[in-house]
Amino acid sequence: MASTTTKTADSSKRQRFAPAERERLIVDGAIQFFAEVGFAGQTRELAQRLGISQPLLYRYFPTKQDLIERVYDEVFIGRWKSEWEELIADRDILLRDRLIGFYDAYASEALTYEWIRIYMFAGLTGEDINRRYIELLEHRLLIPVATEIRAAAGAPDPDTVPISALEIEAAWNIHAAVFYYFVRKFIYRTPVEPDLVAYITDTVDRTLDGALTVTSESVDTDSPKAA
Amino acid sequence: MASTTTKTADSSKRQRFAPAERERLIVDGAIQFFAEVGFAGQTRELAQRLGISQPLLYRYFPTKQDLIERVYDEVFIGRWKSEWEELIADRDILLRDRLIGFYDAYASEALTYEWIRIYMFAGLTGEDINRRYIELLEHRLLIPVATEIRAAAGAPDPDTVPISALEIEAAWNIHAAVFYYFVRKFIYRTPVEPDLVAYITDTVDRTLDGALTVTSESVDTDSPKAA
DNA sequence: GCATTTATTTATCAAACGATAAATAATGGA
DNA sequence: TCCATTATTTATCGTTTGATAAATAAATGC
Repeated sequence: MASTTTKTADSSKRQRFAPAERERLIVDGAIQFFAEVGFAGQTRELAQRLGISQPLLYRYFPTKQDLIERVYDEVFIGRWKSEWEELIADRDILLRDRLIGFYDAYASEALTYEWIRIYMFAGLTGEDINRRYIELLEHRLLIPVATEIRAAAGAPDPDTVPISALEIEAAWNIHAAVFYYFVRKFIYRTPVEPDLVAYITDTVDRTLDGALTVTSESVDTDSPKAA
Repeated sequence: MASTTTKTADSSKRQRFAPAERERLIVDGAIQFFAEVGFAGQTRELAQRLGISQPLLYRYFPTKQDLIERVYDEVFIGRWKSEWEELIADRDILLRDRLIGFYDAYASEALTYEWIRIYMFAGLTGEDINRRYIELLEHRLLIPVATEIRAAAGAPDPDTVPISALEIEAAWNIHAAVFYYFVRKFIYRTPVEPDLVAYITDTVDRTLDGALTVTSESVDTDSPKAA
């Protein structure tokens, strides 16, 4: 009613923040925004959601691409906890329980709505973040998991017989099952088992079973099965 | 050198097709194009790849959205073969071999580069195609697979004890493992096991194992385990 | 061969969009 | 209380982009 010009959300007075604070607000808003609509989302719409003018974004980030890369950093860097690696390797705990514990933590701290969707958007647009993340995952999670499966199956140490591609695939299967749950939840938005802990418990039980079998059969040196 | 105007690819003479043929060319080109760059891809670039002018697209499709929906239809409708359902239910064949046979066919005929990427793009942009496809999948694949797992585990018929959510999740795990292989291949573009048949065989062996266990344990009526 | 039809192109519009420059107002210091 | 600083907004530019209208040329019928 008051005006026909392209207005942004200016409720009463102009709000003024310290640069660090404003930057935080912008980055957090950008994470949610791009996770929702993808990186083709418009800066004007992002600004509107933040309740600021569109040019203000350019005061903090020279280009849209710079903002996007900042979003990548925020979401993918620093969410990996090194304590998870310690948990995976802790043989005082039953392997099954270590995996359940890890995926509980990983799911709640890493595999959020924003994470899954930004990760998928990045993959589709050809960013190399995914490849870099997968490399991290292989070294810090999948190979350690395969190593522990070896130990649990009573098979030779990786120093003697190196971890095979097949064994890494078995570790991938566990991971894929958890990951796909969140793809269904946050990307397809299809109903999923509401009890996440129960889901992870069942999933680990199912997939670990097969991984142990495949490891014993492919690596075993002293109990060869039928030809 | 010859001209500075915005030219499309006009190699020598103007090529004239029958409407049906041209439409086919456009749709096929659009599938590849959108699979590659996403639905934010520009009509001008699509036209250039097709070697036609951009307005010609609008002769065949009133809006870009109409073209996109046509792409959905082409990719997702009609790729499901009812013979697959017959294969899954054929108890003359070992369940393991049925699953391997099905996923070999499904992977080569459905889970192509275009399929996976368009499916993911559609999911991220909030289309309901994914939900509809998942519904189809549950009724035509996952519930039948869960039923066959029941039979293979010697557990009661679904008519007596209905298929539980847990059992469907177990079928999902098999599916997720295959699906995730293609996500890694076509979305993350990370190296994957080159021998697809070997991969599917191993995957089915691993995941079916756990599914059988979970089914026996959760459904068994005459051999209750410890409390 | 000539005329009619129509598949296709050139030219162009209007809105959307990333980015910039100049104007404005909130804050802190003396 | 006034001034300098700067966070923020308004106004605007140049491209890009989906879409339309008019012009052109390849096929078809007689």
